[in-house]
Amino acid sequence: MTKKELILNKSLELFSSKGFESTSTRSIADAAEVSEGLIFKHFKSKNGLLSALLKIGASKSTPEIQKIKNHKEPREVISSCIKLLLSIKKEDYPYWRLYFASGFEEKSQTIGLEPLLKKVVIEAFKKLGFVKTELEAELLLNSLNGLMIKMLTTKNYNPEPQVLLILKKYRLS
Amino acid sequence: MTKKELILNKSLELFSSKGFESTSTRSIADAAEVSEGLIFKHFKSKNGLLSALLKIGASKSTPEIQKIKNHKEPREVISSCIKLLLSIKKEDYPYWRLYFASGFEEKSQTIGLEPLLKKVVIEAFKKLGFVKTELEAELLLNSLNGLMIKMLTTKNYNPEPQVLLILKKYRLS
DNA sequence: TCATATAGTGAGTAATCACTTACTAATATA
DNA sequence: TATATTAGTAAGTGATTACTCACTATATGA
Repeated sequence: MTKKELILNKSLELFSSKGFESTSTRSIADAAEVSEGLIFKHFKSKNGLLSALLKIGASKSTPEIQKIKNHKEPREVISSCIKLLLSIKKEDYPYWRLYFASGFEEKSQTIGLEPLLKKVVIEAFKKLGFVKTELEAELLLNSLNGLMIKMLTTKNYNPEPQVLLILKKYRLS
Repeated sequence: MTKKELILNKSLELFSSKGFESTSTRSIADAAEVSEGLIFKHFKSKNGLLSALLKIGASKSTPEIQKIKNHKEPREVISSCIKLLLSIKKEDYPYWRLYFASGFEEKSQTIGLEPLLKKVVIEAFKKLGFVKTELEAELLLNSLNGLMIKMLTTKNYNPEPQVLLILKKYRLS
């Protein structure tokens, strides 16, 4: 593992557990056993490091999102959106925590899964003949966001029962 | 308004909008037009100030929660839990933002509305003859948490359509 | 009236913050 | 081999941090 990767790994861990603001570049350097200056050589600023982490995380989730968009059947689209929560690996939780936390800072209009899935979910509900498609999409994504936050913040939480229950509510199981 | 109240008001505003860690006691003192020392006279520490704010906020929501618990009819309990989101005043949003944000820091096992409503919701689902009551309660509260976060972070968001839709899903309207 | 407590301030404190600089070591490329 | 770029560090920088201290003004109560 290169020193750059060490910085990325340790900072993700620290940002995700203690929060961005409460993590000092000094503590990152200590954890990664690297000089503090190297952080700024590679990432220019503390915010630059955060951006790099979010970018890496986003690129990890992109293929899974793309698979959802490729489904022809609207029922499969909804179903795979819900099952998406099961496909998230434990090792990627820190990234998702960071992603959700950064969406909690004011400005952001959309939050959590909404910017990733809203369009495709609306389309699916439309094909299924739902009336208020936007409202229905929002309800589903709010619910999934709530479950996401629960599983990201609770130790040893198993989201499967909730996922199965949601699938049942939408008659997809 | 006393200077103590000024500190409480301005710090709630700042903590809720910029976050606890990114708000300095210096900036609070400036906003409240008060000496920085006075903050520590009244609240001992920055964390003490945060605790005071959360306590005040909790005391504001207690009567509304109590009303829910007093309902005899289980359908009314569920219904009033959902409608709780409509009863939250705009002026109290900053407190709720603070409350939800503080629940996002690691340790906390339960999050958002769960510690406030879980027991009473489980009880209501039990009376209604639901089978997996704990699972059903968790689903509802996760969904409400998702909606809460959406309404707390989105400017000029009207939660009423979502609340009505959820009521409809549970056949309570 | 006098003592005591509380409200309030302004000028500090040491520690920590993100970031820079001047430098060396290693590596790639022509 | 010579040159240039990159990786890496140690020791700083000024600014900001939460918090303290010595002090004054005001109010309260015996």
